[in-house]
Amino acid sequence: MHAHRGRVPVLLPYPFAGPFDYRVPNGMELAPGDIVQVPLNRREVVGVVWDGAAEGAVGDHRLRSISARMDVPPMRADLRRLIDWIAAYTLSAPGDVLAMALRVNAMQESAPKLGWRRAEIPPDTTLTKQRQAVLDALALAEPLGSTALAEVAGVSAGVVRAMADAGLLLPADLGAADSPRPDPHRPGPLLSLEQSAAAQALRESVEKRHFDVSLLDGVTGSGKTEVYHEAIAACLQAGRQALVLLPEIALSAQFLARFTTRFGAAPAVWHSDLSPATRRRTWREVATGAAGVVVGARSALFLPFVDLGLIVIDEEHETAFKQEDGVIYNARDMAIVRARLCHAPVVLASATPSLETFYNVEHGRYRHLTLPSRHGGASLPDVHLVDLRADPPARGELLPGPTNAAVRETVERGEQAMLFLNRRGYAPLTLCRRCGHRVQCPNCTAWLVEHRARKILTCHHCGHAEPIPPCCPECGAESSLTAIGPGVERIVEEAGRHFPEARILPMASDTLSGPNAAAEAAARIERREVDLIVGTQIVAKGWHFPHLTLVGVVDADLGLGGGDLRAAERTVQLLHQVAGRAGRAEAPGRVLLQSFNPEHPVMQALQAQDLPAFRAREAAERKPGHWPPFGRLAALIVSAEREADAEEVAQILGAAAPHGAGIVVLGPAPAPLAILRGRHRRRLLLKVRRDIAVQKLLRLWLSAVSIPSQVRVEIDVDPMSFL
DNA sequence: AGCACGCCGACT
DNA sequence: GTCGGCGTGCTC
Repeated sequence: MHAHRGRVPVLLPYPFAGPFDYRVPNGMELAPGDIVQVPLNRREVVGVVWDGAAEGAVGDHRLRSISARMDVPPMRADLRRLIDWIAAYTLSAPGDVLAMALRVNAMQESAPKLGWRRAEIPPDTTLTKQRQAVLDALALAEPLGSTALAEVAGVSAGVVRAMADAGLLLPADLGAADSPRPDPHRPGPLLSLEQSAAAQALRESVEKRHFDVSLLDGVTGSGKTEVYHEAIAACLQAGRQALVLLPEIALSAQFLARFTTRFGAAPAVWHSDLSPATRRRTWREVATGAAGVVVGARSALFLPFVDLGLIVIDEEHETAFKQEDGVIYNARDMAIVRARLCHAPVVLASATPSLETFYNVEHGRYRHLTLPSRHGGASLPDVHLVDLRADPPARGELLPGPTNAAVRETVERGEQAMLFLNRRGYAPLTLCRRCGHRVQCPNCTAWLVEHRARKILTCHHCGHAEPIPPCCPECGAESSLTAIGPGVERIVEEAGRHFPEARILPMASDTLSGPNAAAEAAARIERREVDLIVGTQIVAKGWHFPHLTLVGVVDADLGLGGGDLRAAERTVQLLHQVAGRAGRAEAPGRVLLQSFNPEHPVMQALQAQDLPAFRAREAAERKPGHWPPFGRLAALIVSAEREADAEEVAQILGAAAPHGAGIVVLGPAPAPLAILRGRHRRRLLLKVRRDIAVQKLLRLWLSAVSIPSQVRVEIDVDPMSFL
């Protein structure tokens, strides 16, 4: 079977061009996919026996022997093929892709972990809502570890600890017992006619057990989750596993609650900051098939499913699916590849699908399932444009009269309001009134953003932070530094002045650290302990707050500057999503978009809630120049510590650029973020007709240029960010 | 990615 | 006279 007897290729999780050959010791039986320990230089590392014959590039005398075959489930063929596929598509080293699949430190055994179960509760005990939530969570799944319990119940870890101290919880061995399985036979909720039709179509796809892609295109609040729950039920009934990918794991709290209500047990959760013990346990449960459903962020794509029968990609259009460092890949697109390799159907769910996905619908590659109306009789919100030229806010403020009045009315009616500004911190720019100095990041081409609550200036690109200086660092003038431009903290401050009686909850990714904090915030909103939510991106996505009836967008124009290819599309998606938080139950919703340019097609599309018209317009603009989705893009980012080094390599690459019919190379040009983390950056952009594969061109191009070690060239196939 | 080797500045 | 900085190069 092997071309060279006793020799196998082993892929190692390092940036080598391909697998290394190793000698198989006498008596050791190995097959592709086996996880092995091998010597590399003077250490022992973990690798995976790869497919095909050993290459034989290294002579027998230099060959080293495999140390051991590890006692863990082997990596299956579909995952090995996915790794090869991603490496080839992104032009990454296969070992770097493998590293993502092995990052789960599943190789060591873990000590038995302690969890909690319910104790006898004395009959006269009064329980707080939080404590009741903990007991309710255990009623669904018992025992649970402290973190999992807090997460499922949507309470802080302190609540669990206090309950244990009070004897309301008893320790229980989590041991090797598998988590309870979701029950696909529980009856689901009553679905609308539209929902039932879509659910039926998805059930049939799952039962056919082959690859296809369905776009579940439903307006905000139309009940897409309930529909794909039915697909998950069908998948579990068929004895296969399901994967749900979410763009941000902060969204998992509400997903978990709804899933647990539907299926009687929580899904396995996967993201990058699980504890090592939870990681190993979940990895093992996925690899043994004990876990039926996994909900996770991008990296869940690399889990060792035994029999994956369905992949759901929720909020399909989200750019958060794109990994921007290390191996640069789009988890949405790679999930579709994995589904094809597993003969499983895919559901892409979104209220604002991407142009890429619509392109595939129009070319018959994806099926289009639509949910055109809101669930449970709720109607879509009314969208009003607030012309900031006609209704300017008071000097130094950001909220004009109409917005203030609307917030006041809403809160006085006992309903909830939300103000949205997609900019973290207090102000994006700090300027000296005396000398005009602007406080800049020492490592990046970017202004430092003031975070007044934390009393720091910080760079949103590299994380650099410094205390707010008492005087101008340039001219030394005292108290001359002024905060310029809007940030979400400033809205919180302003709203506090205007509505002193309102209970205000700020929600931003830096104030809500992790899914627990997000879950707690969501729980407070649901319990109506909050009147006004002030937030960034994080409030836009997927939440279901039944009492929220007003959404105000402070700066609707914000995303339109910069001339990014997808600026208009992204703005429409983001603002439509935020708008969709309003009026999801009986009370009708209202949305105010504050804009200096209400005539802009983006604002008009949002007001009319006519997404098809917007997409048609956007497509007409992109098509003639072969911009995506009508063509393909790949970006080369050249970076070096010395500007001259970056410039030189960029020039050489520019001179060696491929040419031909349907091929255009733009650049080299300094990147908009000309310096990032202390490295000077140049960009080149390769744009080709859709029928031309970009990888072959890139390989040819790069092989013609030798790149010195101090210069790095990153390749971003299908770029989403142009910084 | 590690982890060596390798060639130039401040220390017991 | 050595310890140690991190530049470059190799690992089947």
